Amino acid sequence: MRKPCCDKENTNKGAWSKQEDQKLIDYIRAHGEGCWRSIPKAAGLHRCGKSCRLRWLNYLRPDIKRGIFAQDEEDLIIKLHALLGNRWSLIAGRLPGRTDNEVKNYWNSHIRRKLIKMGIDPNNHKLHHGFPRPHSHHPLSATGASSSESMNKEHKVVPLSKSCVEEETAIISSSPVNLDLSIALPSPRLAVVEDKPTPNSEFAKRCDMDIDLNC
DNA sequence: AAGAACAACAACCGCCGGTCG
DNA sequence: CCGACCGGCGGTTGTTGTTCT
Repeated sequence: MRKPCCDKENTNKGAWSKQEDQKLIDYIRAHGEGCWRSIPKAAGLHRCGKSCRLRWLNYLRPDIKRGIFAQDEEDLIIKLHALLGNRWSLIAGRLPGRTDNEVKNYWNSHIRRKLIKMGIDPNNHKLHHGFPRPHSHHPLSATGASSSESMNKEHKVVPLSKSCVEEETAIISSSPVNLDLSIALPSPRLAVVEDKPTPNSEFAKRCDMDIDLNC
């Protein structure tokens, strides 16, 4: 059996206080991001190492961009979600200063709702049957893609055809924001590319292959 | 003004894959 | 090879703030 990641008896939970934040910041400034498990003790924090890591990566890191998402960021999230599914860390990696948690929250609280309102299924980016087709409001139509045709039929089972991939790539390349999936290092966490069987995993695999090729 | 409902966001939980002894 | 450890990820929950009735 795996040991719990920390001693739950002596760890704080819930919102971080200013003092805790400061301790963590001070420690990481002085020693860098080392072994997360040992950081709480070394920094004098009664927190789980995972909690420290999350706090640092999502809120305390100096390069984090806070505040509302710009329209182009939102468009980009939608496009990348259509391509990659719920691979938030990959999506966040294309948005400098944004974290996976932030992107995920923004998707769930804003974009998802917005798409549903527009009659688009946020899971597969397809228009619902019987819903009046919006003309220029589909997030992908703005760049010229045909919504239902360029999307794979069902996120789960049908892999994108080559032409679909090319089409999506063309969409992305027209974006003003850097979408180059090669050598993705806006965030240090992108150095490792995962390959879980998620929606659009076939396409994601190709992205991963592209990364290899481009390296 | 008060309570209910909803929205937004921070944080936790459990699982997974990689690494190491 | 195997099991333990660790970091990372995505899903989910809990809390707080805002709007509505």
